[in-house]
Amino acid sequence: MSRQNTPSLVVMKSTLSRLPLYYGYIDRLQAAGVEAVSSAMLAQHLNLNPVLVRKDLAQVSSVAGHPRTGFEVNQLLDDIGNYMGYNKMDEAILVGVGSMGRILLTNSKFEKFGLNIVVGFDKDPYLCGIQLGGKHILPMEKMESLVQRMGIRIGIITVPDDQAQEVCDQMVRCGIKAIWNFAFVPLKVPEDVLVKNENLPSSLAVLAHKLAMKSAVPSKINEITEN
Amino acid sequence: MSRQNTPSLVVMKSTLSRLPLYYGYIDRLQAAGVEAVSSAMLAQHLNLNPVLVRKDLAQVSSVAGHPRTGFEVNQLLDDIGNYMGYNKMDEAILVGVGSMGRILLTNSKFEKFGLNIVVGFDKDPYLCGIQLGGKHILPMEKMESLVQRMGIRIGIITVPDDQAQEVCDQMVRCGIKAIWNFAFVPLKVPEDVLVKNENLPSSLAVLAHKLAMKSAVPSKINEITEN
DNA sequence: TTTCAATAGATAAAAAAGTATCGATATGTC
DNA sequence: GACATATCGATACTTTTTTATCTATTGAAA
Repeated sequence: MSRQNTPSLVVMKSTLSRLPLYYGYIDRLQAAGVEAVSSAMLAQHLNLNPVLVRKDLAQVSSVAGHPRTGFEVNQLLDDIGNYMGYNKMDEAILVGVGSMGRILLTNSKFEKFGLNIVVGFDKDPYLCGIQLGGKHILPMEKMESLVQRMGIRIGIITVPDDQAQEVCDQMVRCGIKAIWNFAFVPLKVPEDVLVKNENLPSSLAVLAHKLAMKSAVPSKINEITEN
Repeated sequence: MSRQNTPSLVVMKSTLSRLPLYYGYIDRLQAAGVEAVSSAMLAQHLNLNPVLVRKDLAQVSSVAGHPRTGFEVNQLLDDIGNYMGYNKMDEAILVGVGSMGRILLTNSKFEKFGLNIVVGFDKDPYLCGIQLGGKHILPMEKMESLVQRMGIRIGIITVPDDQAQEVCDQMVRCGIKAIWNFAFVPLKVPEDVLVKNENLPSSLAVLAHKLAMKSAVPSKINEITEN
């Protein structure tokens, strides 16, 4: 019974954050020549509940999984990729070519996940003109024209905390509609602009606290699966 | 009516990930000389629901907030800090002194959040012996004795993806009980070891997808507040 | 060919997280 | 000194997310 599933447009946020995990893992399976994968296997390797995995996959898979064998690796990888838009690149600019900025600029992994950081900006004149990871570094003044000319909608902020809001404002003025914020300050933006904060202290908090609890009350609190 | 609240031992994971945000913001208020803060103000600046903030604070605050004025900044900062253990440092080791590893080693911000990365390890002999951010870089062989001698329980993995599991295993053998994993691979660990995965593609996924939805269906999807 | 076990998918239940509402209370204002 | 109001804390409610259970199906093995 080959269901012709139409992937649902609306999907849980939590599902969304797991899809890249599936994608990454299945991609490695494909590279290893594996042809089929079951939700049970995915669940086991990613420390998730199998039912949860099935529900997630049901949302994005165009084809029903086969009892006894699971999902076809190539197909599933395509489906997730399509759903997430990993085939058509989102273009982004990055501001703040410090250590974090450099990581993002030079790590080609993000291209696999549909993000193409086309250029970096920095206020330091010594950085401007050079290239990193094949990407030009430009002075801040060039941001507006470039963003508008290329119709870029995603901005990445990797400047020090105390400059983040200023850069954010500038991005908004240029027409950026989604901001990935690596500074540890909340950003004030207009209604129609999205912000995603990347937040190491929050992550750390969960880990450290669970560890403390574990020492206090020996129980089976174990894997921390969310993001 | 000054309630003598005993902060609850068990707290929502989501609360836990917000506490550092409150802490960071309130810390800046304190530095600015502000003496009181209301949950409404916190909520507004951090893009959260005021009731949610109140509930979070009620869990950790030792003193009831005052109607009309809110919470006393110094007290609240202490309470959150105490609850999170930001006064007594957790010691950690880091393996993989690449770009990400260097950021963590040299960024003193983490000390404010109770994490003291005492030393870095790398298999590259040219890195061993140098210091970064005042922390020594040592060869992998020294890990076990150091971890055991200092009783360190937290390990940070910042090696390339394909070496992460190996490093993880090594950490587990040394007695590490909590792992903060910056590699984009799931780690296989024994029951009693915690893992927290840091996961940029997952974060990105949420942002990119919301942006895509926004273009498709103009609605008021806006701030993304979780982590 | 028959049986069996692993798997998917659907539905229901539970748990976690977030939101709305309401009475109480302290603080500033008149 | 009385009053209006911003704020808290508690309770109840809603939504989101996760987990459990059940049935059908299919490939593999006896």
